[in-house]
Amino acid sequence: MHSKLLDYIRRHTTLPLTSDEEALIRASFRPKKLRKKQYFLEEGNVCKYVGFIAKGAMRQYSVDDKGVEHIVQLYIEDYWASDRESAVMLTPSKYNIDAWEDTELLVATVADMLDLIEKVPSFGQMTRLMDQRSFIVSQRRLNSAISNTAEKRYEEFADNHPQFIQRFPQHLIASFLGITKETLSRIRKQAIK
Amino acid sequence: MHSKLLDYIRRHTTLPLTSDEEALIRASFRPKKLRKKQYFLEEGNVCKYVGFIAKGAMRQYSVDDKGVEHIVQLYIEDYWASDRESAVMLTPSKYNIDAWEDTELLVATVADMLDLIEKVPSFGQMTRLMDQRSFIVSQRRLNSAISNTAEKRYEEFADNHPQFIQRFPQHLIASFLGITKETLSRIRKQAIK
DNA sequence: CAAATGCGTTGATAAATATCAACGCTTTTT
DNA sequence: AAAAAGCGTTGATATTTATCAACGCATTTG
Repeated sequence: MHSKLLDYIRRHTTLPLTSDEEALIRASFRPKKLRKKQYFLEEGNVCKYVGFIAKGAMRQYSVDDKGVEHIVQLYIEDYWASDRESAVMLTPSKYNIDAWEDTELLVATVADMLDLIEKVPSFGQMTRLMDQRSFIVSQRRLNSAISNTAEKRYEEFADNHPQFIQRFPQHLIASFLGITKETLSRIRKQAIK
Repeated sequence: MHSKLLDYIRRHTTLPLTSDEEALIRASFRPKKLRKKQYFLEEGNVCKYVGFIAKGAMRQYSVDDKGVEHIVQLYIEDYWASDRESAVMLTPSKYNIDAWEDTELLVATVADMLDLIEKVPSFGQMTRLMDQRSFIVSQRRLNSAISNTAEKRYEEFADNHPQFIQRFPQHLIASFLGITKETLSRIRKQAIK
């Protein structure tokens, strides 16, 4: 199961990965299975783990005062699940992360991640790349959220992330886009014409 | 003028900064003055520079088909101005960055930044911290954009960023929040009561 | 197998926000 | 000093989106 992670790392670095380094990485990541609906992180806890998704699908969301869930992230294979804000700032998380499908993870503690970044150059390079990409994706989404109508946001999302459209039910996609499931249903109806 | 940058770096790293390293940094950053409204980056160009703001205020925005500007970032002293998406992906930028006030920058090429990250550990640590923070800020904003009403978004922003409220006119703040200037004006009127 | 839950849809209505136009005031430009 | 541009506000109205309630169908659960 670790091989998926090692492949992923090799694909995201220009530096070589020695077998010593490989061993370090294997030692830091523990396989973990989550059944659908099980939590990886619960609101109020400090996020101490980072999970690489080898198989499955997860979601990160907040719950407002009215009990409504707001999806902030959707994850599938090759994504990293964690609340970076909580992990970096060591503050209680405002989010929940749970499995949407039965999921296989490789889990490391935040402390082990920092250690690997220091000791394994290719790992450091890979995480830097990830940080940059996450930021870019986040900026794009933000720009879309403040600039576009609900319809355009959905179109853009469907064009750029067809995998998510297939994998998650519409009401989660709607929440992810910041609109209600009814509105998304109507937008899709329009779009067909 | 470089001293502001060096101070900033020291404040954001746990590692020491040797005088050799200091020299490297000084050599990479060129002072540059921008008068109000001058461009740092124009839409369609690949972003080749990163600017540290020693004094002044800037903004990053896209312009939609109707010619409406959408503010994606506001910058003041100690902020880094650049379009990361364009700089990392080497794609033409969708954004403009210009000076809102007369501004003093320390400018490095993206290539020099990469070089410094490699050669100066504290610089690498600092940029990693910046990447993480940008992502966190961006995630928070996104969460606010999809979860909150315009009123709450404004409140939250005003509470967390009073400096921006004082420094930029209301119509820019409105655009930054993804609402029209008229709506923001009405929200503020309500809030006073 | 029956019951319960999850999902998407539709209709009626309400609420939030945008649009368009106009105005007064200040600051900048000529 | 006059003209122009920038800024915030207000009113009237249109558009977008949310809310609430109900339904049918499929899937999961006991």
